[in-house]
Amino acid sequence: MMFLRIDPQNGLPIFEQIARQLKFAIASGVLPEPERVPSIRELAKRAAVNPNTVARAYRVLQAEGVLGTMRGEGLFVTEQAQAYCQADRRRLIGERLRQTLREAVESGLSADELRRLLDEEFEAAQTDANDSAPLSEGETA
Amino acid sequence: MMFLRIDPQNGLPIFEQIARQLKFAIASGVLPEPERVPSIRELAKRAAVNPNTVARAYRVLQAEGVLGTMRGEGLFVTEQAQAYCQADRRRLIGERLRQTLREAVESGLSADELRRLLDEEFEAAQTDANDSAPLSEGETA
DNA sequence: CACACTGTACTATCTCGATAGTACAGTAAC
DNA sequence: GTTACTGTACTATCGAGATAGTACAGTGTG
Repeated sequence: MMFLRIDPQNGLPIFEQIARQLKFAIASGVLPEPERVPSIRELAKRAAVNPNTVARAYRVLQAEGVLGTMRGEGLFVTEQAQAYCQADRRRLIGERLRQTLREAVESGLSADELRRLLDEEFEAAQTDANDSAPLSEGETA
Repeated sequence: MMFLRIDPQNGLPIFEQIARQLKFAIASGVLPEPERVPSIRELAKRAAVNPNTVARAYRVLQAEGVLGTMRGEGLFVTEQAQAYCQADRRRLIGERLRQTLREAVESGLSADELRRLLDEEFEAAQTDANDSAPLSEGETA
């Protein structure tokens, strides 16, 4: 459990992709509350990424109160984490959708064509996700 | 005519935002075929961006065959430009939609909640665009 | 001719994200 | 105590995007 899909040319910095996906996992309940999170070096190895990059992502999550630390032991998911992550997920995904749709509309595509594209990609995304979901089978809240 | 909406922290590099939006404008017919395109220095001033950045965007568009050059005179929209830009617009917007929807689905949001978000933002984007469209009133093809 | 505009081609500098490598402090298990 | 893990904190380097500034070649107009 706990897979990350890192795309170096995604626009988003890698450390942010890590932070986002971790929050999404927590929101979905894939990482329950008292659980320890993969160690920096461990996750860095699995994601084929520099440990400093993972450390930075974890630092961000600490600042948000999603992760807590116990010196020498590791990082763990805090008590309020899930509620916060669910709200944040809605916000982050919403922002992204807005930005994308705004560009689509402003590009001058006709409403028809945009709607057609949207339906195509929506279905594709739904079926794709079942084949290769990065967060095992997380239920939504 | 010919407004650009540059967002420095959009993930996308500025020169790419310029190239995209120019192609969208050409696709929509806002920049007809034989027309000269704003000069590098002129567009740089209006977009509050470095001339080198605009030059790079134009270089990209030349490489794609969208713009042609006449030494000393300026850059102009080529003959095949509109057809190409329409196809490219569909491709670019499609890719972006796919990427966004994929992330949304993988984030673990329920289908219901995603659909709700989608409808909200879709409507918002439609109405927003009428207030402040960057490409004057371009008709779609 | 000179002047003002075009694109084009440089060099230098800055920021930011990412990488590599090292070092140190705390905890747990043996 | 030793060993093997944890997080944390550095320094140094690289690359990409952006900026600033300069220079040069071609065109059109006065």
